[in-house]
Amino acid sequence: MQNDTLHPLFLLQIQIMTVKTRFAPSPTGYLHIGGARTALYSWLYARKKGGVFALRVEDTDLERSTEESVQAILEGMEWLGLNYDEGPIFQTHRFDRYAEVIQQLMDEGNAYHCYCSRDELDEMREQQRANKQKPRYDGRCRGRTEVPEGVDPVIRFKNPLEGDVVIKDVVKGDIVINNRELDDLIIARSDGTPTYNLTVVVDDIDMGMTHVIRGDDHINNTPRQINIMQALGAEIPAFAHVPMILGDDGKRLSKRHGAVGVMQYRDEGYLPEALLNYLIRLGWSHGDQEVFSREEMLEFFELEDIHGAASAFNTEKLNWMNQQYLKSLPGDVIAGHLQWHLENQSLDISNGPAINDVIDAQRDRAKGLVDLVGTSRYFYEDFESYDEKAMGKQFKPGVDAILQALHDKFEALADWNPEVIQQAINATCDDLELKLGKVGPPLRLAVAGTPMSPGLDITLNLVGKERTLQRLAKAIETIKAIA
RNA sequence: GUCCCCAUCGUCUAACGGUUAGGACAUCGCCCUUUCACGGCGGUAAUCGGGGUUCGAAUCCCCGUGGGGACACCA
Repeated sequence: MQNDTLHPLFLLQIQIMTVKTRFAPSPTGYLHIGGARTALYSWLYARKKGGVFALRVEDTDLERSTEESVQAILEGMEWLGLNYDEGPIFQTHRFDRYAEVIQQLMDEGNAYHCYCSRDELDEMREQQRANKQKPRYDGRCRGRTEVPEGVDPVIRFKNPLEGDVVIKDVVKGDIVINNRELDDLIIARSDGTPTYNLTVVVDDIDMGMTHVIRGDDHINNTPRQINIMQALGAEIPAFAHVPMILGDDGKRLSKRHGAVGVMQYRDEGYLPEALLNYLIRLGWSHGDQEVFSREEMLEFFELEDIHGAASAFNTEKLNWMNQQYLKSLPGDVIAGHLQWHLENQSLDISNGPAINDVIDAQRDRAKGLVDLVGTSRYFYEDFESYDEKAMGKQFKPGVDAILQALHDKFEALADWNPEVIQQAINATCDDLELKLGKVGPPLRLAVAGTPMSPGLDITLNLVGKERTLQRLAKAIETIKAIA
């Protein structure tokens, strides 16, 4: 935009105009990953501009909309931390208003009743397809004067017949569509309920949306909506059509690709911070930067930098991102996200080390939150059996003497902390004239039950002196039983 | 079929019309190491094809090809 060609008053208006965006899902399923990304982009843009972000539930399809879906969407938004200033607004609560606008369009000659039967329409489309044309309503009821008996008509918008509609899209650039490609779309069903393209327009106008950010599967609807907006004499908002997210295989994302619902990512152990970072970076970039704090997202995000092409979802990179956040997030934040998983996996942490200490010990090696809980059990609970493979390797005759030496050394300790534990282990090695490589692995297996754990000093410290001694005793017995 | 969108390593992407086409994930190799990890160093790997425009094209234009989307009394 060339500022020097604009009227000063208009420039003033731009500065005053508050940005307003919305996320407008239809409650016919969970909040999926693509929706989450457009929600994120809308949220970011509003927040960055000090504007308003609204949540609008597009539930005009009474058949397919469900209360469970509404709850799932709200839950997903909350988990991701995408808070909204307005809403949730339900379109089903605004039917009076839609009826008013439909009537206005009728009164002003911009809409008309259509009495065509479904069979008639099907036949028309079939013929058009046969003629290699795009199926579209031919406007046969536009000039109708006869009113058939016993037919509840739909109402159609009188779309302009000539000329171009230009979408000034922030992501894709200008998109020009000729009105001849469009047809007179239905704005009210025969039962009087309004349809999507009408309700979106009315709401976006009434709510004062300045930026419509949505999936690019809506590009085809946009020129129709612009025409309706123009018929109503409304300002046209800016549009940003965000590309789709594809599955790992480059095909359209679906259930067969695994997780599509946002809450499923929580269940699988992802941090919302990581998912958000992964999503912002999928189809948007700021130079070479990969990891963005919330502040950086707000500082750097621009709609213009959204990539125009669809992108494939890559779980491995998400895993990496999850690890980055696992390593760097404050312990309290991770502990907060961990609560759900502790309950879900029934791990009682009341009788063991502070969870933050366990997080610090495990955060570098955990794959995710599910894994973190799973591999931290031995800090809180005694285990029934040892890792089989490791046991065959470590619990050999004679090893019981090593463990016994360790046991005695530990037992004599007055203090119990990583330093003295490490000293005791080193001293035992010296006494037995063994390398740490001979002593460490069996000790680890005896205390943790698995060959994988943080450093021995850290691990034993967290397990506690009491439990360490008990577990050593048990391991010694186990080895003797084998021999 | 018609219309619309899109096109750089396997994947996500960077690159005022001038770079040895950069980074990240993954992958491969080496190092670190008491395990598992983390980490460090290095390697392999891309401008879909063909025409233009230009001194010079990944970049601009056209034509193909490929992928995606839309064509409902769904949203």
